[in-house]
Amino acid sequence: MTVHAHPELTKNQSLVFGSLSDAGGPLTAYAILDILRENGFRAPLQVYRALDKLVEYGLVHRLESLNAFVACSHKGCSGHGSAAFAICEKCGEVSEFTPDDAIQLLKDWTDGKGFRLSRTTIELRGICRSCGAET
Amino acid sequence: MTVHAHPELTKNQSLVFGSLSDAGGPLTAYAILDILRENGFRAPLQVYRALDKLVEYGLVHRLESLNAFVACSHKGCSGHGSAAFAICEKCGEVSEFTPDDAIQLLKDWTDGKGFRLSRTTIELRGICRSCGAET
DNA sequence: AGTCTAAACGTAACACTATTACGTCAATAC
DNA sequence: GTATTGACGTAATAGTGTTACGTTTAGACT
Repeated sequence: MTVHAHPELTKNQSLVFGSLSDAGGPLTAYAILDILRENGFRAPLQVYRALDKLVEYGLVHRLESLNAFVACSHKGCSGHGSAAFAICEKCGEVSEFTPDDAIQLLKDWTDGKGFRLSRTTIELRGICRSCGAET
Repeated sequence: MTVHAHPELTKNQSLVFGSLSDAGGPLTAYAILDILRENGFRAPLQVYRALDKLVEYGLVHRLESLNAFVACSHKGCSGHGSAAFAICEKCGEVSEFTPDDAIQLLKDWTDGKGFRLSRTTIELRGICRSCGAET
């Protein structure tokens, strides 16, 4: 498996991040656990602890509507605007993008309400181009 | 409990919708189940089936990031643009709003990708005005 | 009425997702 | 060298959601 080393990552964090990067798409915590059993993982908490840190570092995103996690699509990630996700309900493909303009409009609303925004979740469900093109 | 009758709702659906309306905020499916035990509810599926229909009717929204459900804030609901939610992480208050402009920008992106959008999830986490004002 | 069908319902068992609790280990700071 | 901190290992448990199977109810149609 590719290791995707990161200077600041511990061994477990690297393994979890590597499994997500290799998957090229979202995985549930338990799917990651199964993948990493051959690397000595035994319990969900090992995965969740690593995921907590990776999400904190911005290397991994959580997809709330799937209860799954995905590696950030920005190669040298670390520090960019909030992300949004288009999730194909047919093939499961997930496209990450960064709709700064839309997020600014949302922030305008929260500012007007005196709501201090800390995190945005934007997930779009639908059918991707290639699935929609099928007969 | 208020009954919030709705011509098209079955008894179970009315009970579930009533519990959510009375709560004035989000409830998990199991919280609803506990509330409705005194009305004869015995199993989670009774709640989930009713919720499925209520969400389909647009009377109830699912909050993905809370694994919870909330009654739509539009009194005579039924048929309006996609909703967004601002969730206070301190007091739990949820404000629903309808950011048509932001959603249009997201739709512009999906249209450009040939992604046929069917459902949007927008959930904003942060601290509401009254909680942020506290010492 | 009688019967057919579709939707909703009741119940039990199970599967999936996430956390709590408790103890250990290694690195660093004083 | 011991105190603190953060990561780790393991087990048990809590919380969320679904599958499977059978029954009931309400209309539609002879």
